[in-house]
Order: sequence, then C-alpha cells, then structure tokens
Amino acid sequence: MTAGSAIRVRFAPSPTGFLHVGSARTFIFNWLFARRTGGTIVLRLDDTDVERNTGESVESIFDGLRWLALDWQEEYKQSERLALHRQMAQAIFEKGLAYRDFIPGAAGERDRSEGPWLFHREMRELSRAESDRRAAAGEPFALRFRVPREREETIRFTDAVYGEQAKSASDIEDFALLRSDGMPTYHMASCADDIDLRISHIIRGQDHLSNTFKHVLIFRAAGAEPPRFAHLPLLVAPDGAKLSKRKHGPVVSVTTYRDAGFLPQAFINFLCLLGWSPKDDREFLPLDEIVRAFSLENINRANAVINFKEPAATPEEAFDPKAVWLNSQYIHALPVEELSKQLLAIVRAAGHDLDEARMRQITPLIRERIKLLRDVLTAADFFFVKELPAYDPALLIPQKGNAALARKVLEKAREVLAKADFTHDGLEKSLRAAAQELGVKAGQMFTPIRVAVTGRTAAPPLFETLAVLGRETTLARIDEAVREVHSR
RNA sequence: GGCGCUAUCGUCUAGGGGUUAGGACGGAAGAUUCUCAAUCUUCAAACCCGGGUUCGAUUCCCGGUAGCGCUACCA
Repeated sequence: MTAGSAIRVRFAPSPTGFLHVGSARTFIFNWLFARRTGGTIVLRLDDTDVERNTGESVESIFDGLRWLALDWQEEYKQSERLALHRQMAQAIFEKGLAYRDFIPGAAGERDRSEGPWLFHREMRELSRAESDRRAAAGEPFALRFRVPREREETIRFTDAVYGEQAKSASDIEDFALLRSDGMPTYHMASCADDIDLRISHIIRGQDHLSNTFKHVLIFRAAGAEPPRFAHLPLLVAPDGAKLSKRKHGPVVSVTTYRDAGFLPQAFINFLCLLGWSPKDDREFLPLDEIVRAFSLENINRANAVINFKEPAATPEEAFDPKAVWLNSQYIHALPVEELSKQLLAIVRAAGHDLDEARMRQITPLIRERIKLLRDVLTAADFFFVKELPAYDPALLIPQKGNAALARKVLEKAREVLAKADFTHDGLEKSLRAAAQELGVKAGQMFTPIRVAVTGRTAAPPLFETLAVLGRETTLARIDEAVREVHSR
C-alpha cells in the first residue's frame, strides 16, 4: 500500500466549549470507521478563533474524550500551523485563484431579502498592480477565493452518506481565506491541514455539507485531490432545534452523562443508534459488535432527536429514555466485582464511609434497581447511613392493618430476630414462622420490617437486606420503629 | 430571500411497487412476587400532502408543505 492510499480520518473540535454530544458522536463515527478499516485517527484542535478559544474548553474536551476511552494516534493544534495555512493561501493567490479585498468586513447584517451577497465587484476586478500597491501601502485586506463564475460551472462531489452532490458555482460567494489580521479562516485552515495531514476521509456533521463545495474548490486550487466525504445527520433537541448549551442546558455536554452515572459503553451505544443502525434489529451492541457492523453507507440522512424532557423533573428525565434503558442493560451486564468498584467510588465521593466487602454484598441487591450509577445513592442509602432519615410512621402499617398490628408485628420480629440465623434462609424460615404464629400474611409481616430497616416501602428483597444489614442494625432500627408506632 | 439536505408509530429505526408495514425505548394491561425492580406475555401507536408512472404506490418521478443546514474577515 502506498502512503497516499492510507486511510486517515480526523476529529477536529474547536475549543469554544465543553465536548458536545454531537461532536462526541462525530468522533465515535470517525473512530469506528478507522477501527473498521485499520485507519489512523488524527485529533486536531481547530483553534483559529482566538477570541472564543479557551484553555478550559480544551481541558473539558479532553475530559470527555478520556471518558469515552476511544484512542487516537496523532494530535495537532491548528494554531501551531498558521504558517502552513498562510503559505497555502498565498500559493492560491499567486495562481490568481484568490484576490485581496480591501473593503472592511460587513458591520451589520446584510438584507437577505435581496438575495445572497456574492462578491465586491471592484475588489474582484482590482488589477494585480493596484492590489500590490495598496497592500504595500499597508492597507488591510482579506484574501478571498475567486469562485469561478465566468462560465456556468457546477461543483460536484460524492458524499458517502448523502450521495452525489452538485451546486452551481454562481451560488457560492467569494468566501474569505485569510482575515485582515492575517489569520486563516476555518475553511482555509481546515483544508490546508487536511491536505498536509493527508486526510483521506472527512467524516463530520451535516452542517458542513454545503461548505464542502467551498472546500472542494480550495482543494482543487491547492492542487490536491479532495478526500472522500461523509456527512452525518445532525443531533437535535425535541423541539427540532440544534442542541445548544444556552437553550438546552447541560444535557448537551458529554460530561453531564458521565457525572450522572452513565457507563461510557452505554453512552457510545446510544449515540451510535442515532443516525445509524445495524439493520438487523439489534440495539444492545457492545463496541466490538458495532465495529463489525459499521459502515458509512448504513448511515441515515435525516436528523435525529435526542428525546430529553426540557424541564426535567427528575435527573433521569433529563436524558433520552433509551439512553437510560441502555445504561441499565450495561449495568446488568457488568460483572458484580466491576460494578461494585464503580459504585463504591460514587458512594465514597458522596462522603459515605464504606468498605469494599460491604459494597460487594450490597451490589447484587441493587443492580437491577438502578439505571444510572448515581442511583446507588438513593437506592442503597439505608445500607451506609448510620441514622435512617425520618420517614412517615404511617408507612409501617401493613395492608389491611392498623398501628396495633404494626406494633405487634414489629415486637414479634424484634423477638425472633434477636436469635435468628442472619442468612437468607435462616431469616426466611424464622420470619415466615413468626407470621404464621401471629396469624398474619407474609406481606403483612414483611412490610413493617422493611419500612423499619429501610425507611421506605420499595426496597430490595427483605431477607437479603437484613442479612447484609446485620443483626445489630436491624434490631436497633426495629426498636426505633416500635417507639414510633407507640408514640402515635 | 438564495442555495443545499431531509420527511415511516411520541422518540430511535427496519423495510420496500402487491407486507397483518417489523424491532426497540417509552405508555397501557397481565403473569411472577414479601414491596420495588428485573424478567416474561399481550395491547395501543406510523408511511406529511397533491399530482403523475403503473394493473397496483407508503416505496419510483414531479410539485407543494414542513423541518434543518449554509448563506461571517465563527467554526
């Protein structure tokens, strides 16, 4: 294989904010394609917009990328390659394919009802001698591409997703290559780098589809063969609008998913299903299976909605239900050891003191009851808090019962549990026998105990819970509950 | 306004000239059960509109409509 035919893709975020979920998906698709074809992934920070770039944003993007745990091979910063961009722009100018525009950038917005702006005639037609003279005199100018509009020319390219694309050159404005401060524009910098870094496939958001005609023009002017293009349908909010932090809040940031307790594999799986499918009804797809099924041709063309609720009542509602469901599937699939480790980190970060062995016992009891890792804090709190938060004593009263029955049950439980064998089977035997002795249904027996030890009616199975909690805590909490029913 | 792209259940999607239009999430009901989950079963739920082409269009073509994108010396 010759060097020229090697597959090389790039992910080129501009550091003007956190890692956006749409950017993350673009990165994932690039990764998938590279992995699938044995290609190389280039990470390029497109940081030519000096005013908007922040170091904080660079950190946040790397944070998100590290969490996804997908690798890349080469790394560049556009801001360190400005000489290359200018050199290539200059070469295009020398060929007569670009010209200097001395008219200062448009201040307000133009009136679009009169059609699009295409170029300043007097600037496009300025003689080279005059142009050189004004430039030498120090007059600022932007360098504009001279879009071929003399004869009816159509610019064409084939998109791996959207198919044959064509646009008349007469509909393309003479876009800028260099700003008047000498900085390259996005179009110039991007194409120059794509050429220099020998990018073979550009996989990016569909918002660049119409820009691609300009890019084809630049590639040709620079004497380079345009790479292959694949544009991805956009990810949009439930209202159909492009996802934006200002409008939709933290749901558009990758780190929000991380912090809420998504597993990166689940998040990746979810994102892949937005605009792509393996076409065989599979949805729970570990990464290696996605790699095997992935192809650019299977990508959809319509935008996909991330279905989160705008004013989210619960943290869970803030996310697309399918993402949450997939996450629960990945949690179920995780070995208990591994899940336990991850949950422990969250519990400890929340300020609770808990040892590994105990977390390892708790994990199987809650793994089917949590959808996000952080749910451990609400689903298993009673295992690691010393004092149960106050609960409504009325919850202690079982179905078809009253306070007197609750008291009777709890006192009996107290008596039985003082000497019961604290294992699943031992507890079941003692408690069922106690229920029978009292002449109450098992449910009527278990409910007051459950509430007494967990503070709520919905909790993991009782015998396992008591076994993990231990005799001491169990009895103390039952005593407390007995006092509560008495005081009513 | 110009140009480009898109259109199947609420959402993500499969399919494709003749189908009971398939799956998943979510919703509803039921089974199971010590509660809650998990799991299983069942149900409701869609081809944007109008013309053509055709024996037959949801599928192909054209038009409309709607949505999105680009239209910066932002990326």
